[in-house]
Amino acid sequence: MMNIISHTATVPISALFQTLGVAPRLEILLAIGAGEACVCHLEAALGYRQAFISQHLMALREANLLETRREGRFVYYRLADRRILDVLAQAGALLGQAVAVQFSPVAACECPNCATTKVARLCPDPLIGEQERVA
Amino acid sequence: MMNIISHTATVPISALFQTLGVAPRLEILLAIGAGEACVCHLEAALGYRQAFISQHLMALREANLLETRREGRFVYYRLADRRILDVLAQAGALLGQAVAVQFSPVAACECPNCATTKVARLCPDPLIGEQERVA
DNA sequence: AGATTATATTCATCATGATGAATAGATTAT
DNA sequence: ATAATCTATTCATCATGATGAATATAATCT
Repeated sequence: MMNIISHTATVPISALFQTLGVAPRLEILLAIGAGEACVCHLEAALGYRQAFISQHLMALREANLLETRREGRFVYYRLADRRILDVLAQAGALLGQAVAVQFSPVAACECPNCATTKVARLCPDPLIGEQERVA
Repeated sequence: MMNIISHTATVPISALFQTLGVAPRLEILLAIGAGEACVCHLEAALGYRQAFISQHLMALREANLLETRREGRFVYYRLADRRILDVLAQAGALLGQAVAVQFSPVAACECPNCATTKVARLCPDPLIGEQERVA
């Protein structure tokens, strides 16, 4: 008997969830947010090793969640589809947990993206005003 | 430096995704949908072994996604929060995949829930008209 | 009480995948 | 060309958890 809730229909969705089932990957997605981030930026912002970040970026890319753009030595990652943020927000809401999405320049990162916006660091708490979105 | 995107904030969300990263569990959640289902129903509807179903039900329960109600020999499972269906729907939408939620009586299931609605089986394809929700 | 049915749990196995370490590749600067 | 920097990949290890098999518990029925 055929069922609309087929196994094959749920497999790709479960695969997506499986990819999202690793905390550092969520941190990466949220750190990228609506913007763009290079590996070195994520490294500085999240405090993980370079290879560690790269490995998870690869996993997210293979899940078609990220796209890349190379600019010189830097590789910039951005969300392939921002609706992934809605998925995260909804999951967070279910747990009564707000999910903050943001891109914030990091002092330790020397990439052009951070360099141009680095003035913001002069503020006492630069993160406060920059929160783009809470769901 | 403190970051709004903290590791501890993403851990519970990733744990939720990890729980959802198994296809049969999604099948179970969708089979329950807005209704209620006993193990024997899921067994018949999805075609898995009893212990298999039970094990995944336990995982979903430990993730606080399901609640139970006992009625005689039968234990009925229902969603603890229907917003989980929105999470599934959004994930499905991201993949261009419609997610159908439904509870349909199954001939092979003798539980009261199925017995009372079993008349519907007389239709050539009882599943068609019963699709409750597509997102 | 014993039998039957529905569900839960335990245990062992096995595959998967996350992580760390080391290294390779790619690009720019000197 | 060499060095320096940024990123990717490979390899080995290890822990986790999904599954199957078997059994235990719970409730009802005769």
